[in-house]
Amino acid sequence: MSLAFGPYVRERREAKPAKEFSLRRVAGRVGIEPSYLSKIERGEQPPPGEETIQRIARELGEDPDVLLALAGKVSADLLKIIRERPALIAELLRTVQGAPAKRITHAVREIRDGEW
Amino acid sequence: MSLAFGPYVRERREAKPAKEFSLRRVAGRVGIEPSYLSKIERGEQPPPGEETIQRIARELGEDPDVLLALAGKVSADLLKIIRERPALIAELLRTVQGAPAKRITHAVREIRDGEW
DNA sequence: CAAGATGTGTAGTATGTTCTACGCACTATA
DNA sequence: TATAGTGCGTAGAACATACTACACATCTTG
Repeated sequence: MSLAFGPYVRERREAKPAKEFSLRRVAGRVGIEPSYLSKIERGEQPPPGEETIQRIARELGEDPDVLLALAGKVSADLLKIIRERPALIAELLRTVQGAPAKRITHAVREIRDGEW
Repeated sequence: MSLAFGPYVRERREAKPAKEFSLRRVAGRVGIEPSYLSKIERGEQPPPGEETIQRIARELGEDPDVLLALAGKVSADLLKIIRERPALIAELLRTVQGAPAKRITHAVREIRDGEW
């Protein structure tokens, strides 16, 4: 797990202007200790909690869902959607597993356009 | 959280033949201590881990996804499906949120029938 | 009425998660 | 060449999760 979260964050951070995106500055804006961020980026420490990942994503302009996935997690709001209709959504997800992205995108459009 | 998991399990268990579904017997077959199951059913203790919930579901003939939802959890295999394509599936789930069940069921059929 | 079965109370443990605090050596800057 | 900034190392804390072990009073059954 977390095979890539840390290094990915590091790479994304270092791709930004060094001055404003030093490890210390980013840690400061995210609200965690620099040593903690350092360990996370090097994979010495497992990824942080969801809230912290969300703030990192915002700071680096990354997709929170993707970052959470790299951390082996799933956003709490998605979990809630599943828990509200477990049987139905579970079936949907298991059906969607392995289906080509095109078909899923199409289904999304259909569900959205059908309701208003 | 777990507003109903414990009491629900108790009710389901007590709806079964008492002899074979005493708290001790069920706990035994599930592989946990009776006192632990007792506390869980009375809501004194939060719901157990996913593995244990799965075994309880199997034992009582309940839908694991529903039981997990009552416990405030989501099955690990569903989480994996999301993590494999986070952006796409996240969009699907957020679109599906609030949509009528009929439309979702229809989408499921379409995705399944479209591929083979 | 003895023997076993029932549910429960109390106490404690092992492990994981999510961080903080502080100091150090190196490097770039002024 | 002081000064400030950089990333990293070490230590540990606070809290949550997921349980086990055992004893006890009551209740049923043979």
